[in-house]
Amino acid sequence: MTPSSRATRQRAAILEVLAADRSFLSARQIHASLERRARDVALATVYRTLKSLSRQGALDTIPGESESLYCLCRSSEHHHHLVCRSCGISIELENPALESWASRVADEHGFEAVDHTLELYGTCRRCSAG
Amino acid sequence: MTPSSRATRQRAAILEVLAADRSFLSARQIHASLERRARDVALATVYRTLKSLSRQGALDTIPGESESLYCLCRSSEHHHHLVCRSCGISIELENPALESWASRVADEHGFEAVDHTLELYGTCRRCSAG
DNA sequence: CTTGCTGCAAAATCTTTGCACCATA
DNA sequence: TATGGTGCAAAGATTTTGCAGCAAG
Repeated sequence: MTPSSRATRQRAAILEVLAADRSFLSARQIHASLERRARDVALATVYRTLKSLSRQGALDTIPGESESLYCLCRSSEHHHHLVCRSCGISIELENPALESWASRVADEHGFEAVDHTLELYGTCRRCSAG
Repeated sequence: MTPSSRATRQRAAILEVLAADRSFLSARQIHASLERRARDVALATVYRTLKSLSRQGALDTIPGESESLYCLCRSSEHHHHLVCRSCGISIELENPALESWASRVADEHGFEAVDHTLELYGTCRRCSAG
């Protein structure tokens, strides 16, 4: 079963990694980071915990090249990201104009229960330099 | 190797399906549609051809629940979609204000080579009704 | 003819799951 | 102590690839 709330060593370790490096990371990257910190957590547990945290709205998920990427966001409000393709670092963005545009367009076309995804992908200053 | 341009029966059949049903479809759905039309095309060929068409900019790709979804777009210009979660039908959208916002935000944060993804997902009138 | 595409089956990912055991509350 | 989480290994699902044969230019 997918974890839901219990405070375990594994969940704490995963949140520790996500909090330390507020970037979009894959399950494998998180798992590797846990190993480096000498935190033994099975990959399956990483997946289960990420799914649980994601369902609780505690973290944001975006699709990467092939894997999904997860990031612990500062804001719990609806927002978007400017993500570095190279290191995964992310900057949280808001765009109220987009929100109203989206609902207007949805209405115009008779769509219901519309939400949206918006992410910007590029290369951050640090990665451009190095 | 991934196909690039040669005019084969298989490529024509895949484009036929995509042109007939301008929705976001998965590789499996396309493969199933080909079977219904009595067009024998291997699933691997569907994948190879979709990848090739996608690279040529001939079709748009978005990530679905687990599979990727492909749609033959009318417009070859940069645009976004309002997609029905249920049937995959898509409406092409433009939003110039978003484009300028995106490049301004990218500049502000020193990001380079920034592009973006924006899709709206909801339920179309027809699917809401039935 | 030559090169590239296709089919098939096997492999490679990424992610999920069954089950026995362990840890939290 | 009861419930829920974890680890492990196996299964699933999607996508890719090697290779021999076929077809398009």
